[in-house]
Amino acid sequence: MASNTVRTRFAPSPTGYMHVGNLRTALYAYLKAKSQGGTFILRIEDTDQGRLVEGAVDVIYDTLRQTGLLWDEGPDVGGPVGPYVQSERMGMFRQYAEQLVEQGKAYYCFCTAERLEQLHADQKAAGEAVGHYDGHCRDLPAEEVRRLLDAGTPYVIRQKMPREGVTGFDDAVYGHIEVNNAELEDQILIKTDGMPTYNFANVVDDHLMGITHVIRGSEYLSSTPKYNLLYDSFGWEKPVYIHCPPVMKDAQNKLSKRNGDASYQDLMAKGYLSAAVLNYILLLGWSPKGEEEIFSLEEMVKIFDESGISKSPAIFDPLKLRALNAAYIRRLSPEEFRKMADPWIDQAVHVEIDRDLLCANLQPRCEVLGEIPEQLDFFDAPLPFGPEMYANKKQKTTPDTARQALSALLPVLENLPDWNKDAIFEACKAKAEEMEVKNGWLLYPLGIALSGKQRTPGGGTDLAAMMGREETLTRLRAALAAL
RNA sequence: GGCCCGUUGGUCAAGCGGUCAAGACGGCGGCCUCUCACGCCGCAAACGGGAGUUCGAUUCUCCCACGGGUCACCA
Repeated sequence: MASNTVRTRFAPSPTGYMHVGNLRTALYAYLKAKSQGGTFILRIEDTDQGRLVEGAVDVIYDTLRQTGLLWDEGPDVGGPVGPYVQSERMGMFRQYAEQLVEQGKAYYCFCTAERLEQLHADQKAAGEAVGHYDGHCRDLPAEEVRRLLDAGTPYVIRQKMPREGVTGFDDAVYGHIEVNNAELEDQILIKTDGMPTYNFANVVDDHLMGITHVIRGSEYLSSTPKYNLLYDSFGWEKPVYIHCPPVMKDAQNKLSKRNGDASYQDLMAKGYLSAAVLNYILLLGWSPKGEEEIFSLEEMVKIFDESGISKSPAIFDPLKLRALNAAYIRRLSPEEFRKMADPWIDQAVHVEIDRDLLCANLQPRCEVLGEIPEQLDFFDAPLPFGPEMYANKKQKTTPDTARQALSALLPVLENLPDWNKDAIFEACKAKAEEMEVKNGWLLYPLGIALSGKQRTPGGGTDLAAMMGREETLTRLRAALAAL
């Protein structure tokens, strides 16, 4: 049973940020493992020294931790098949390549860069497709190979691809895929510097780490036959492949940092909720069986099934993300919301107000935490405004009616014994009934008088309750004087 | 260009030979209401094109168009 346990891995290269497509791959790999009671492994592919970015590994750790995609084995927590950082595994590949050479499945190639360039130039001149290595060293006599090796000639080790036939495999998402072996190049396994190429290291690492399900982007679809030929050459059991369609910015372009597209970090900085982002990403290219679409990570684990993964590219829709984020915010308990909103409120409000009441009004009014400050710009100091702001046809108010309304309201508020939301509203409502006017006619001007804005997080009486008696009366009198 | 993959409303998508072709976001309209929101109700909106197979195609086959991917001593 233990030998059948699902093992998946997320193998990012530390580029300094985590884009949405990457995170989705991590999510699916995590869900696949967890839904089967399996193991989720983190492997850092840092062999591209030229692209090393300071702190990039921490971005990966932080993102995964924040989203709850905790790994069972990885660089920091260790595990039975380490090391989990690829640069620390570099020494173990040559022997595997040499084993292949002995079996006749790979060969030493001594072709120089110049010859390869010339080859490509010739192919181009002949109008042929450029690219494929011509197999010049494929069948070099053993003694010739020996001689060159002894002479210290630089070389690479190339995989000997079959020249005929087809290689096929079954992808869990895309179904059966076949390619003609003639399309396959004798790809390099070990580079001149003795290091393995990504493709080779990947296969060996995945096997050594016992990966049973490889979950990755569809860009690897066409190179998968090469991987499988390698597995077959070694006599290793092939993993199940689950290729995912790309996440697009629009119909033509993939989401990418290059285009300045949103990364997980960017979204967090804007005030999106981690759980909402993860939930949105889940739905980007995967669909649940039922109608429900809001899921916690625990629920995702229960319902995830790779058969729900779509084959076609999905365009990242910021609007849908927003809506989902808003739904998450609304589901927060008042305490949770207060905790998350406080830092954002601090950015705009430096005076004492009733924050619990504010939050009660704010919670249904923000879709992203980042838009909180702009809604609260009138608390620290009154915003200047002209009398025309009072005009509203729906409320049937004008600067003139506003003066009447505010004049009527002032004594009511001045003489109110208890200063709280309900007391204020009831008193105002009673006044409206007494005057035989609509609540809106009387109270719409109040909100404007207190804030200087037509749209505020809460009605006039709510703002009054938040600001307190003194500030309310001060602003009300000032507004009246200005009319 | 060769090869591989894809194509249902604006977007995410369900569908897996017979449906009035789900649902969500967005849009529009209404209700509620001390603003704006939330919430609730309703409306508009789709099978890329052409041949087949079949009693019957969104579903199966082929061709075309469009889109994406891939063809490195990068990962």
